[in-house]
Amino acid sequence: MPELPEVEVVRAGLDKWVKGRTLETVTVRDPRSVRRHIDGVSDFEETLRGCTVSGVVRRGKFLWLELSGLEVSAALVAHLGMSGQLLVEERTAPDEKHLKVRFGLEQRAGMPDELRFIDQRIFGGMFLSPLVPTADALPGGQGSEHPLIPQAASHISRDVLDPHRDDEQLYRALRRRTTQLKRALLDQELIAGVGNIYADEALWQAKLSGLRNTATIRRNEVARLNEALIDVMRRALEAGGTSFDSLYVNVNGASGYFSRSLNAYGREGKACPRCAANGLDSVIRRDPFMGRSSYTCPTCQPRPRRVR
DNA sequence: ATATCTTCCTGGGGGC
DNA sequence: TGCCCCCAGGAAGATA
Repeated sequence: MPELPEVEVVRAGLDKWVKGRTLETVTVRDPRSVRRHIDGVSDFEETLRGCTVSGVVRRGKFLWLELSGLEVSAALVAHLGMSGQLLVEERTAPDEKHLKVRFGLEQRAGMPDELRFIDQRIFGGMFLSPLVPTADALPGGQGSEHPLIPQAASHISRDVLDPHRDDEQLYRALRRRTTQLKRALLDQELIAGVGNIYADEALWQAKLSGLRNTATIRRNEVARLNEALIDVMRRALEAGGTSFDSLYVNVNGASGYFSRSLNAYGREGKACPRCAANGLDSVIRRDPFMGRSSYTCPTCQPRPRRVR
């Protein structure tokens, strides 16, 4: 499930293999994968044909290709949803079962000539979105390496690894809301890039229960949480980053590396590693959460006395 | 206005 | 063996 680190691995791969190249052909194999493109499948194909990819940018889980050669300024947004992949391959490679969109790339020595969007569950998609100024560009251009952002991603906040963000901002964002801490972490408008897996991991690392009320969270707790978020994302990125040089970027492979080092997520019934190291006997539990699951250690992530 | 619920999808796995 | 149902997940849109 691609969260920030997995999407960053994809971004880096596209930056290496696709940036600077022209999209010579565009073929949509499943219209559902471009349903967010409001002008329809034909417009998607025709508008993009002949464009050159001038940059590859990410914020949170949103990824977009900056383009030259368009009449109206827009970016090609890709969201991987939960099963999306972007692969760079030879045009002659057999079609993947869930191949949705293919982009024939201008020939270049030693580089594969096709970009493919593959998506089993179709929660993801690709579409053109007009570029608008970021609402949070900093004065003096600082932090405005990408002062324009696709409209479709303009509502989300700076992401966990954005250098122009700090724990004070996170504290204020959390305090503005009255909701459970984990819900807030998953809200891309408060902090971008966190999904269910890394939310559980960061909360575990910070020794915080996701049931805590954001309205009563303390500064030092938010500082701990922010540090944990950054650390978890960085470690996942390092684990997935090994595939930067491979000929294609495999999202599932990228997240797979890190799954070996998860401490809480998916570990129901297994010992809490921190408690075990401290000679305590505590077991990770799974609880229903918004129609899915939360994994926590009941000992080192104490539940608030009163849960809203 | 804010907070939460529902919907979009498919395939793997459990239960019968 | 096979069928059915549930579940996983992100985020837009609907609803409270």
